[in-house]
Amino acid sequence: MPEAPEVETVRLTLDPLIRGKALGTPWWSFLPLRNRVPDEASFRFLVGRPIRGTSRHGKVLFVHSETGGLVVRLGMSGRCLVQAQDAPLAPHTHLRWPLAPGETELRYVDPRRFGDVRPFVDEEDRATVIAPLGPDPTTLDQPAVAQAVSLALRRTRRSLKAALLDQALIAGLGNIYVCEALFIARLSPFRAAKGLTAPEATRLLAACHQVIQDGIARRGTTLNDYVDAEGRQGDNQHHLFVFAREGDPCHTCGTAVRRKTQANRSTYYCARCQRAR
DNA sequence: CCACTCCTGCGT
DNA sequence: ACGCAGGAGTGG
Repeated sequence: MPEAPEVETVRLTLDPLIRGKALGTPWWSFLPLRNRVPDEASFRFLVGRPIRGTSRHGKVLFVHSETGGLVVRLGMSGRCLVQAQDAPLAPHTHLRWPLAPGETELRYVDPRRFGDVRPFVDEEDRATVIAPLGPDPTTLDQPAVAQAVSLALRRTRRSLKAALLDQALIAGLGNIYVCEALFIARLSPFRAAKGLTAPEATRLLAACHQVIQDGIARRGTTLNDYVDAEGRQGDNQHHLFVFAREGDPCHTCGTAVRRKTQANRSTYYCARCQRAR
């Protein structure tokens, strides 16, 4: 579900609802998340401490306490919600943190359990989460960042699609926004990254920046069940060029959008606007 | 580079 | 019943 624009929208809506509130004792479902639900003791140092704010890198959301905080990865189907403590529980609610003062709580809901919530103890710990990740796509408007990514991109033997999905190269793009960026840059998803010219790479990274910024401005893409921290849907699904539009006419040339399986995932593209060479 | 895995739910 | 789903990791 969530790529950088969805996670950023969750963060923007979550922040004012939790900032300054104290985390209560967590309740959890005991079902394993991606890395097992941590034992209660690992969360205990956060209990009673106020939340200072939130941050994000790529698809990873951080909730900051006085020292340390929470690392939240939404996986495919994770939701981070703030709701009244007496509001009905959605199926697959795995974590609940009462927030004081007030009657609300922070809830983590994740049917597929590909996501993860765990504590980080200090900035050094948090840095280990970010270290393996490339720059956030919102920073691609800085020439030095774009230049560094461009060089790395043109060094890999993989397809453009696979390269852009690699969080070590750029952190935050997923299947939707990669397909969209490649369409905007008029580049084939199947082309080898290595074969890109410098101007093509520049064009592509500008497109990546654009789709992410537009996605944030439109509060994310709700195809099935993505919602922000207040339960509101996004808007960007009405502005997609190719993703989930198999058989529909390309907005540029009218050719039917195609879907092909690439590395076990769907790639949507316009075969006319995005020539392989 | 691909295939396959973790899970549940939904549309055909 | 089957294929597919916005992620990420592993192993061949």
